[in-house]
Amino acid sequence: MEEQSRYDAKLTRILRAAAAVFAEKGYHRATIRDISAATGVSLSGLYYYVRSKDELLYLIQRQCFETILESLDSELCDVTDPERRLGLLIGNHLRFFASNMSEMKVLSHEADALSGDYAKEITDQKREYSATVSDLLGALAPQARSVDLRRATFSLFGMMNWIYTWYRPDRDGPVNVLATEMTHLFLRGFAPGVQDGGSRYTNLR
Amino acid sequence: MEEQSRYDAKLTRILRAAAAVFAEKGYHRATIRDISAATGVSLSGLYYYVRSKDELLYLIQRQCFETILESLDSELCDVTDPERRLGLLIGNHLRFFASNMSEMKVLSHEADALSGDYAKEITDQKREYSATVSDLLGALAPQARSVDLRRATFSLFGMMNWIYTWYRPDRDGPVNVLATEMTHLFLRGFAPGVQDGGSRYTNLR
DNA sequence: ATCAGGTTCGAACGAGCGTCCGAACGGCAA
DNA sequence: TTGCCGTTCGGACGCTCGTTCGAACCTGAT
Repeated sequence: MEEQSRYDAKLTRILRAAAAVFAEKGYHRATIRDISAATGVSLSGLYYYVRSKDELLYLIQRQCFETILESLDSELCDVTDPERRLGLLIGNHLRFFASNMSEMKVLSHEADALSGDYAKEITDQKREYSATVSDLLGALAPQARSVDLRRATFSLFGMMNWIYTWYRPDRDGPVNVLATEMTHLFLRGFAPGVQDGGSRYTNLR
Repeated sequence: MEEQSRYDAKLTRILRAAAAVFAEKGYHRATIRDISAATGVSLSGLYYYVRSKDELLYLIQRQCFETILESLDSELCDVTDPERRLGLLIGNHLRFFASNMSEMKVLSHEADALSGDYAKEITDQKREYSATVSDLLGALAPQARSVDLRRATFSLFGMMNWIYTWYRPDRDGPVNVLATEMTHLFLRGFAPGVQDGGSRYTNLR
């Protein structure tokens, strides 16, 4: 069990509410007063938990990345087949995205909002994640040049991250279906006539 | 030839500089004073050409959409094969994107920044563009359900629009190569072992 | 030279922002 | 009860923002 002090619990609550506010209004248009209203904590009371508005954004993005990378490791560690690994990665990314829409929208959309040491740290995590995907695609296509891998890697990230602009589970179907379809799209293409003769990958954990 | 008055020319110049500023700092963090500095026009002088900061963003996005939709029509009008049509659409989108990075980054990234009538008009153009893509994919896969088409449509937009976060021609190759690779990725998938037996589509105009 | 009208600008206004400070609160050990 | 310390908050400060206003400028026609 995670032991969490009263302090940690309230900080977590603040971060969640702040993510929702940032997601709705955008980081720069959102105000500390908005977050104060959303949490019920007074304006100056927030500064007991957080040094600045920047740190608030940093903590949201940091925890987001930590969780998703940790979850990814635990999914991939005992799978070797490259297609299965890609399927699991896409599933992991999209499931986490859909379960934490606000946080992931903030992570995707406010990437440039941070600066200084905060930005450096988040950028490093992003580079690590990108390298993981690139390596995975490299295992899938050993003859591909690195520039091809780069283009494919970010095409995949584009497909996945863009969902914050359009995806709503009630209208667009459950996440696992989305993950399956996106994996199929990325691996086999938008091939309508071709029925799948048994897929070698799964997005489910 | 386009006849352009002194007034129109200066407005165009302002819009271009404003797009660059918005692209670099983000709409809400950018200030009218930044745009004043970038154009050399005084702070209050800008208001002779533009009613408000909102209108500035609106004019940038509007002209962007108009150009891209007009250019698309002229490319697709005499082509019927669905795969060729998709190739041309992707090529048109990416070429325009790369040639007008600032404007297209603003269009992609600041979609929620507008409100009221401005937002409504831009949203309508966006819906029209999405419907075009969705119809095109429907022609490519007549048996697909509308929810599948929607997922595929926005997956494609995600791939294309995300490039503002990573693509640089000097490092990642010319746009036409990017367009070819993305079209192939979308239609056939990341199929490394399979050599292409003569593609039926082209991204070139 | 004079005038009119399109264009430009310096200076200011009111509002809203992130942040800080000092006092007050509350529960627990002595 | 007293005193301490982690926690909370009202109120304010200094700054920057978008926008406005009236005067000055420039140019071409009379």
